Amino acid sequence: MWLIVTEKDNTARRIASILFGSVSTKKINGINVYYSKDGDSAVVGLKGHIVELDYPKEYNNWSKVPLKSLLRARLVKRVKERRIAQTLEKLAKEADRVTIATDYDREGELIGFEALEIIRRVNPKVRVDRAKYSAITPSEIRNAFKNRTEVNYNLAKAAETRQIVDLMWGAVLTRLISLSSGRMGKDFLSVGRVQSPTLRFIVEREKEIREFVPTPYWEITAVFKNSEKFEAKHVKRFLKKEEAEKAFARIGREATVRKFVEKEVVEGRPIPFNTTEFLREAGKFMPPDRAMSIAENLYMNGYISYPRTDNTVYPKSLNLKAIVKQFLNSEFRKEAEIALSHMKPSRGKRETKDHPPIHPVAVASRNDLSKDEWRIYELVVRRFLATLSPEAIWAVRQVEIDANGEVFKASGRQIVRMGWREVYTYVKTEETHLPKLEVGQVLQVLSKKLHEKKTKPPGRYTMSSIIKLMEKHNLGTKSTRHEILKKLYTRGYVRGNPITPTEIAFAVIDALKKEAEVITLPDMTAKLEQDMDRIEEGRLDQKEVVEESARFLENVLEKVDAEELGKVIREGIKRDRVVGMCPECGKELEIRKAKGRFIGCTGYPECRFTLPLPQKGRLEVTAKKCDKHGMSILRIRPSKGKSWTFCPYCSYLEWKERGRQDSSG
DNA sequence: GCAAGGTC
Repeated sequence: MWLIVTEKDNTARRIASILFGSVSTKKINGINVYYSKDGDSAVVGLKGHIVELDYPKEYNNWSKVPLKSLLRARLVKRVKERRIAQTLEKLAKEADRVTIATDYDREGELIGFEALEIIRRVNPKVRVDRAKYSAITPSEIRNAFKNRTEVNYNLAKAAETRQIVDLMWGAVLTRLISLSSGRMGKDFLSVGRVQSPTLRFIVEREKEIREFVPTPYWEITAVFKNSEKFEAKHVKRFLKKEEAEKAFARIGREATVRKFVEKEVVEGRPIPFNTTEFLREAGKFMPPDRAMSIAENLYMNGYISYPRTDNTVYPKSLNLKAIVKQFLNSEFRKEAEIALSHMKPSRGKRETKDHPPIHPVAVASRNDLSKDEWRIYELVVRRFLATLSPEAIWAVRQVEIDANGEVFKASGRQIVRMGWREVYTYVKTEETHLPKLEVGQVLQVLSKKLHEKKTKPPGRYTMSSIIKLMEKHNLGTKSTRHEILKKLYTRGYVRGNPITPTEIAFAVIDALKKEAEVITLPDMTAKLEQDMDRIEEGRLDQKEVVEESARFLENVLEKVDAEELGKVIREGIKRDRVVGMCPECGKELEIRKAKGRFIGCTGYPECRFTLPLPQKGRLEVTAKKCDKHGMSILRIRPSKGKSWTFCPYCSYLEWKERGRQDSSG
């Protein structure tokens, strides 16, 4: 029998139908196996990695195992998907040849190799080869199976090296900071090649915000009139008040139009969705991990294409027109017609061959889906149709005005043709009006204003912008970025959106920068990529790479002052509980626990000031401060329902006030 | 109970 192994069930089914024509499906151990009619060939799908690299059980006890022993420990591959492994073994016994047909990339090669190790245990002599395809289309698949090659063991080795390096660094440093700070059990503090640089970006942005000193500047605006009134802005940003005032004084009753331009500007369509772009747009109404799991669901139920892709160019093989036409019989009829009127796809910069950009594959109606599913589905449909629709056209007017030597500028834009904007309703079409003017025309100056402004600190990252930044620095993959971000939340490193780091995050990043800075930098990923390329080329050995990591970490462990490290982090943890200053003694107030939780003074027992807290729901200290007393605004996240925020001091005062009114009335 | 990477 000929056994074909793919990366997942879905591709197994599709490949079987392309290769065999008619397929008979059997369940073995609850796993789908797709047989040819004669029963001589079978395709089975894995579930990505079905084995997991880990330390042997003896290393499980964090407090008893010396960290140094993690450096050169023998690692084990533990089967994660028991049933798939058993099915594979059963099929392997009957097989005389095996074709590995997992995804054609580094991880795919390792996933295939893992399956092969299981197969060879029960059938060591089986003939093995590899089919490489970059799209599941009949021609591509037939071609790949006609021109089969060898399994690329070096490539699998490279991926395995990544696993070892990630595990070793992650385990050693995670345990180091957790142990030294006493954060054990479910409260442990983690470190990793991808999560730590991501966290560092967030922490560093927060530092910029905290250290930001606003500088004042002045702007001048004026209202001009010919037949209509309009506002224009002085071209200069004044850094000195006197200069602004001088310029302001010079502006008289009249001004002259110096330049006037009227033109049409074409605004291109948005590019096809890859995972990052999709998550960014969904981010306007949903967190990325939720958007991803819904997309996953829509994909599994056949509504949209595979949601994990880097590709922003539709492949030729995709019949765009056929897909659009389906939507003529849906509530997107109007949008489909707009797309059909043009049918020229936009394209992004990145083109890969593995999966097409995310697009709808079937028409759904509102009733088929939950509310959130529909929102994601609608986003994918509208985006898809927009990428094929006509460009938008704006009529733009620009004017430059001379007011006694002071130069003002204004612009206006009016939409001429909506084009894709009518389809993709997630961007607002905002028009600004500017009257038609002529060069040399004299305008009345109706009014003028001097504005005092202040420079603002940079904004915090949002879930979408940090995922974009991770992509830019090559941190994580399209499949893992949203999960790693979620990890930062569950570890208590960050809160809210825009993302605010906690004090623990500051402490952990500071500690890591001191002890093992490489793990907080994207360079580590870049270096690992280089090493993996050389392993694939056969120019570098896995052992060398692993040993290099081991030696580095060994050095870290030798020179680290665990007590000092623990102190720094514990102080950070403590700072996270501080909510403000005690109105009675001026010492710090912090969240404390006795019978229940409450806010108490660090001057206790001398100062007995306390504030009550709600006892239910998760409690967070936000980055916002109350205007009245400077106390931190707190957030309660109930297990059900919406979260709410409050100032603990204001609420207490209000509550007391109400009590007084009730008793007096 | 550690990471990151596949997939669900």
